[in-house]
Amino acid sequence: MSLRYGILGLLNYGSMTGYDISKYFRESVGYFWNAQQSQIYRELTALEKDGLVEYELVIQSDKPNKKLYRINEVGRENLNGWLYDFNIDDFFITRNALLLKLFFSSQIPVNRTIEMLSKYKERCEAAARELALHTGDLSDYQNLVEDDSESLYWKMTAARGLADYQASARWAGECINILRKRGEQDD
Amino acid sequence: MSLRYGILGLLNYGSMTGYDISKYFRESVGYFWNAQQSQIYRELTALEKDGLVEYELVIQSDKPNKKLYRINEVGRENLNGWLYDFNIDDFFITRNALLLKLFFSSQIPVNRTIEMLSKYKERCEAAARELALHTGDLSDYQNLVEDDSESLYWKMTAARGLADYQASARWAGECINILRKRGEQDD
DNA sequence: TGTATATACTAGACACATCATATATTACAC
DNA sequence: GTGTAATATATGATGTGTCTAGTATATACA
Repeated sequence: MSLRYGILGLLNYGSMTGYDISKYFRESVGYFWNAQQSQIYRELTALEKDGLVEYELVIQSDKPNKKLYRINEVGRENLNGWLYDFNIDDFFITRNALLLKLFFSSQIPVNRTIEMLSKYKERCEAAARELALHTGDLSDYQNLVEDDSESLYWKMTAARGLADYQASARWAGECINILRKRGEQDD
Repeated sequence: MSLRYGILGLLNYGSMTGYDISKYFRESVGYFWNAQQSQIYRELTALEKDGLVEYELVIQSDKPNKKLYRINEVGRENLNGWLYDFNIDDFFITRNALLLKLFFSSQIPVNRTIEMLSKYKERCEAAARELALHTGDLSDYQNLVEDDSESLYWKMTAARGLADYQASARWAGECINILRKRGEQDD
């Protein structure tokens, strides 16, 4: 049910169309959540049916008409309930497709795995650079404490994303080194 | 389709029952993949129907009878194909329920978020301790290069899990500090 | 004139994941 | 003898995610 609350949370910041929400998921929260367009439109329909959001049809002449969704009181209460309750176990449900593949990779040539890890490392570094442009680390305490609430929480999540990408790149580098040494040994 | 290959990969190490596989998912690869019992039995049935695995019914007198599954040649080829092919994009599909919640947490009292992060931090530290018992870091190159293949790949994934838990705990600690300062400020 | 890109929404089919529950046996503690 | 944990599997219902493709308009660019 997380997608539902992701959408409600965004709508709580301001009214949006399905298209806006979809863009937001891709561009702004992509490093910790993702959703397909079709999923978002479907969930918006469900949210409206359940009475947590309302929409206004906006007639446009230069672009296709759109449905501008806004959260209502019921939706806000629902969102707050979800924010307030938490189950630690939910935070440890992980899926890492790379690790799953790597775990079984003794079956294939070392060079192929090196190739995979190298491409992964590059992408992590690129993602880290990208995120670093828009945020920093959390060491500038004073500044952060004085930030408005929303940007503070945003920065905390971004810092996590950044740390993640950096750690991933570092780890991939170590794995590559080990695999290269092993490759030499095998020659 | 990752679960399918996770199961095939495990069966490639040795024959197992659904129950064994389920335990394995919980205990050994839990830090990067998880699956429900019902999911595993269903997938085993599908794998057998698709001709990638076979099973032998083992009659037991001390415990309920069981189906001992083993991978066959077709299954092995399938597994190798999956291992060999990779799509980097797949490795960047992430879902982090904690970050999603934190992102919107400006709506609820700071103390509640501190509570959530503290519990998260504790669990990360416990998980890190647990993983560290069974593995180490990747700095002991010489030893690693001489390891047999399977344990090397296993150690690389474990090192990633460990680094992840440690980084998560560190990050949670920083967030807690910032939120505490902000809490004081608000008094 | 053609092509690509951005905006904006809809819908069906299918694949995959999860939940809840059911069945059955043995071992062991209280 | 009653309860509980471990072993072992099965399945219906529901929830969530992905794929595909269709509809429509405007702008930019070559």
